[in-house]
Amino acid sequence: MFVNINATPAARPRFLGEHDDQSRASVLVTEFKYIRGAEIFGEAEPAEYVYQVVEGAVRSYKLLSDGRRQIGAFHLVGDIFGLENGAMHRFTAEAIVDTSVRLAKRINLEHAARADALVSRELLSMTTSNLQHAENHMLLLGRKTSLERVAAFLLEMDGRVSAAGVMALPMSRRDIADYLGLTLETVSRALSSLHEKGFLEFLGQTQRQIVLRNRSELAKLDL
Amino acid sequence: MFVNINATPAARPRFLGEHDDQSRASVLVTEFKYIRGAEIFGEAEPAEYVYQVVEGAVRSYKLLSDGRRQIGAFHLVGDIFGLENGAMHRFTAEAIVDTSVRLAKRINLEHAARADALVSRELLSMTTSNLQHAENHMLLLGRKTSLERVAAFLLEMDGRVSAAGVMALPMSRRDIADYLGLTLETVSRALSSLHEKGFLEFLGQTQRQIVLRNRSELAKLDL
DNA sequence: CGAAGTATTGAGACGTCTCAAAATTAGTGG
DNA sequence: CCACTAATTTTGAGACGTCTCAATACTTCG
Repeated sequence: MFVNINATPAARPRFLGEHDDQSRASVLVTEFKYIRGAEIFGEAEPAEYVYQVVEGAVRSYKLLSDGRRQIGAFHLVGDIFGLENGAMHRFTAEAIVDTSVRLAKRINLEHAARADALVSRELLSMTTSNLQHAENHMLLLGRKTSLERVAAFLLEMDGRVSAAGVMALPMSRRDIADYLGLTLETVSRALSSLHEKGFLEFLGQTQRQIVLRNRSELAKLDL
Repeated sequence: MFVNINATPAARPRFLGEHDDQSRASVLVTEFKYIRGAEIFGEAEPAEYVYQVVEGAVRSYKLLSDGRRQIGAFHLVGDIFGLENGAMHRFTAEAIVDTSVRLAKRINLEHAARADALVSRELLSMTTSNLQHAENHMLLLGRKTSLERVAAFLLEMDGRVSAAGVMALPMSRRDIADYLGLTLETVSRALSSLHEKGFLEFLGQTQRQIVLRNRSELAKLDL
């Protein structure tokens, strides 16, 4: 489970509290791997670590007692997650595919923030962008139709996982559904409908590689 | 519009950056009044001030182009709102009833945070509790039934506006609906249903004063 | 190649929305 | 304070969008 890949420092994204200024004391960072489906941390568990996706993808979700699930966010390469102000995690986090993460002890990060106003501001800035995402997602969940939700999802993911115009989605229809507050069947129907209307193509023999056509028209569906 | 009520310092809630230690430099705070329905700030406007409700109630919302509205939060007496990390407001804020607010210049607050790690931590803590509220609200909007949503709303408000067991709601059924991602008719039907089932009583000749009965049973509806 | 997992599609059920009317409450001016 | 009007809330009936259940097709992986 434990790995020590020290990728070329230039290539890897900056972690919280890391600075180009190498003289500054940095928080200790190690690396772990999780296989597809593995739980990284559970809701209401003590928040001991903060994580960053090096490779793979992660879903963060809450459950109701009867199993209904709401995914609050997907974490892709470079994303930091598991950052809590309180002592406990407020989501369960699972690897969607085989995933490697870097992790830092929360305590160390807090010390770094206490010592360094810049780290402290980074922390606030990260929390704020999480908040901003949640605010936009409330609008989607409360007021958008299934087609609008799926269009918004595609546009969000297009900006995050697309390379050379091809979007390779790591998550299943069920994951998408639980992110958008729909059922997997409704997501599938919406994708078929967008395909019929020429907004997207499925690539090769998979349903998870998608090319968006006419992005500006698609954006009109994301009111 | 402008008022200078200096309530007894002991009675009024602490504002961001204010400390009991009076020797510490505090951010300048003034007071304003808004009549029922007045806009306090608009979405995408520059965020010049941060606000705290002294009396009244405020709704923060986003709109879609065709008028669909999602209220992200209600701000009641003591609540701080309009706090942004970026330069712009991400919601429109309106007075639900005649409302007076205290306000501080964002710039000053930022200076205070730079100078004082305690203020900085307060800022992070406030942002985190906003995030936590949004996270819980995503679960409600994405996965709960209308009855569960209304039950959750009543429990939330019970903890915030109840005095002597009586909850005096400042907001209309439409506001509640736009908060819960429902229509006002569905909210009304859910309240009637909860009334029939004995979970609540309407007080006097108004539909906005409510007494909750059997809170623990009601909590079971809020899965 | 077979088996398990995932995605699509169809048909009908169900919950919430829409439209409409009536009842109730709040607001306004005399 | 009353009378009138406007706004809000409740309730009903039918429409509509999404969900549920089921069957089939497709993809992945051993």
